[in-house]
Amino acid sequence: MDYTAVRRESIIYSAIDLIDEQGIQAVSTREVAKRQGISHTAVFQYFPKKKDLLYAVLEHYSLYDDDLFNTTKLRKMDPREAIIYYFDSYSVYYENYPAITAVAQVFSVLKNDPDLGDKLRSILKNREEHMKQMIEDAQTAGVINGDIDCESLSDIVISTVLGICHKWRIYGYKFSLREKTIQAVNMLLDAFRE
Amino acid sequence: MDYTAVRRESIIYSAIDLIDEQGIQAVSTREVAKRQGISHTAVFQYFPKKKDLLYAVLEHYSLYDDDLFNTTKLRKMDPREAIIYYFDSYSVYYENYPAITAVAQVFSVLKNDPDLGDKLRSILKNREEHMKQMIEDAQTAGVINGDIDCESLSDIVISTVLGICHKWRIYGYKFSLREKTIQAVNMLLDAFRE
Amino acid sequence: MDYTAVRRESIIYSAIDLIDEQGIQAVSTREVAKRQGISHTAVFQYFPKKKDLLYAVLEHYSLYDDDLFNTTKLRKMDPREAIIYYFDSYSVYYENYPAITAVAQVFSVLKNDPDLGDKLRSILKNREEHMKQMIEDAQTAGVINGDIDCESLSDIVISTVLGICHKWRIYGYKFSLREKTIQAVNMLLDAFRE
Amino acid sequence: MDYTAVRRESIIYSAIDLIDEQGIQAVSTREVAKRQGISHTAVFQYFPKKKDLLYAVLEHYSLYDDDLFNTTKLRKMDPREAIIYYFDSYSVYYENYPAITAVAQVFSVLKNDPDLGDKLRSILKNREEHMKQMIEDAQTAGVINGDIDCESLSDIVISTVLGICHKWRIYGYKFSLREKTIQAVNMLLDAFRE
DNA sequence: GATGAATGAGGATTCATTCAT
DNA sequence: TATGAATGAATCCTCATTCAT
Repeated sequence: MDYTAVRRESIIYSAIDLIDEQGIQAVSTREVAKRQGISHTAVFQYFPKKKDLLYAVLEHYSLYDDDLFNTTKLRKMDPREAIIYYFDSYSVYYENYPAITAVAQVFSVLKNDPDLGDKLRSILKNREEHMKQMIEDAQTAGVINGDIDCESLSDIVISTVLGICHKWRIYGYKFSLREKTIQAVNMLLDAFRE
Repeated sequence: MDYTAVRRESIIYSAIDLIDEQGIQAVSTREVAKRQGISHTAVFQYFPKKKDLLYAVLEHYSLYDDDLFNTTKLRKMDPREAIIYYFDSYSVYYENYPAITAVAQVFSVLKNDPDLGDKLRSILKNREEHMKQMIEDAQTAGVINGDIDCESLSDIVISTVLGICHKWRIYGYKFSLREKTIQAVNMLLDAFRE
Repeated sequence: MDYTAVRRESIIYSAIDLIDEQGIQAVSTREVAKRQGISHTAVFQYFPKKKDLLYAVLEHYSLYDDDLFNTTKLRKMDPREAIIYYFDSYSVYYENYPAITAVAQVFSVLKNDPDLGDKLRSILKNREEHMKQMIEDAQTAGVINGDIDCESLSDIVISTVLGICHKWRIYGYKFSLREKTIQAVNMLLDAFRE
Repeated sequence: MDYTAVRRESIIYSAIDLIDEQGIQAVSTREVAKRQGISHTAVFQYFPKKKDLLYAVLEHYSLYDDDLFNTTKLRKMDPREAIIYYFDSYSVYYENYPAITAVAQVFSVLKNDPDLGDKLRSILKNREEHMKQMIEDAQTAGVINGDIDCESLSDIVISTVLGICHKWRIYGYKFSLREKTIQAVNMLLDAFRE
């Protein structure tokens, strides 16, 4: 990765850290630049518009979405294992990089911009598709009750996992996100099994 | 209600509408004033600081929280009925006043302010307490599995309902919030029953 | 004195207190009204323009100037006694009402307004005339060196007394204004005697 | 001196000119910028807070204080000559740059700010120390009466010189500040000599 | 005589963005 | 490629003042 690409990514990290620590409204080119130790106009060399930076943050946020889902496919995991693997991977990632979880909370602000809003809706749609497919696979395999509406269950699981993540942030990372997430997902999978 | 109180409340509604339509970052004294047809400095007569307006918005948002919960107590509803009643009431309220649901999405921005953050956390805490108590009652009454950790289930239910509400907004209120909410809550109550 | 006059004077006192405590820039109709326990628009009933209030403050500040000087004349005091009496009277007045001394420090701000500036210059001029005449009397009586330029000495005495008053304020009224003033004036009278 | 430093200093001069012409309350970023021919936001590039600009004005005002005093020490002037030299230097400086004398009159406004108040008090304290030491030296050398309280005499001299400067401003610079100052100081030194 | 509503001017400050270097 | 200067729009907020009641 060349210098430019490295700096670009580094700026994205600074932006995410800022969102994490002080919220979206604290993300200004000046503040980002200060953290990078560069002049605030230099940021525009990498992101001509501020929106471009925010777009890049969203892309970074969803970086592993497809890979993770495909891994469960490629490794031919059994459906329940796949679901657990999926959330476990995310939990581990988040525990190692808690700041990234702040991005999810900022959707409501970004969604008002046409471009960012589109990007954002596509991320959510994509995740929902993954989830629905994993649930359908589990239903086909008979480990989840086939009568259940898969979209409803998908909503429940995704909302629950997101809700736990929010709580984790609110309480200052004082519990194990991974444990609590897996416990909740297992609770749900048990409750909705055949 | 005297003129001042009416205007005050009217400003709060304008602020909420703005949050709904364009997001928190669009809530400026000027924009609020424009909607009220008054000069932007007049807003300060009712809310000396912008923060006061936002605080009032949060109070407005949680206006019925305690009443609703207490109603279920006073009417001595059976526990499952109480839970359904609770969410049904909210769904009806939200369907009649969709803009108010935007407030929930604004937490991530307001939480960085000390005063607003406190208010906000107290709202969330209060709702969680209500939910936990309703679940405990249901467990005592034997309509929810007593082995279930009531906080975990509370997290699941609250997250799910909030998630549905988010989705409702994202998809432009194209489905019935009330139906989907009640369906999901019933799904969960069925899944976690004794 | 009727109600209106009483209130008027009371407002002047509040204005002076404000100048004393927080400086001229803190004198706003709102702040004055708050101290009076009246609505901020009521102030305009007594002082149609803010400038009128400030003018009244200046008048209040120089209220006793002529009386005091004339007293020394009427009582036919001897010249040195007259000078001491003059400053002693002021010192006692100031010690009993320290806030009033703040007005002197605010001249630099008020002098930029045409009307207030005129009032202010006339106050200073008047005091200087008094001082010069008292010195001349003392020179005629042979208790001050007749060769001394009476305006120069007047400048010295007035400046010194004002300077002591400033210092008194800066150091939080920790020394006796009266003692220090009289001591300094005596020092000067001794030094410049025949 | 680079562009930035030049502009910075130039802004300070504009601020002082404004204080001189219209008083402290006329010093706004907009007015300063107008005089500089730049946009009012550009001022913040040089002084992030308005307070920083005012602080710089105070520093500018006291720029030569120490140098001047030290010069009298280094040149081993005799004590009376030193005092005259000290005030003569200031008088010449002020006559060449009358606007700077406006700063002295602004103390009453700035003193209410914690930071500026501290700076300001330190300037006054420093000048008083210089004066006292010069008087003590003169007493040791026997050119001022040793029985005189040096602080009292210092107050008298400083107040007198300041008072003359005020008068000079009020009367539109119509007399020679230098002459009048030196005359008054000589008068005092003569009156209080051994 | 007093109040409460409203206003317009102005003030400090932040920010994204542009441009010349 | 990076910097520093500059800008204009927007933000919150204060203030003196007016007017209808």
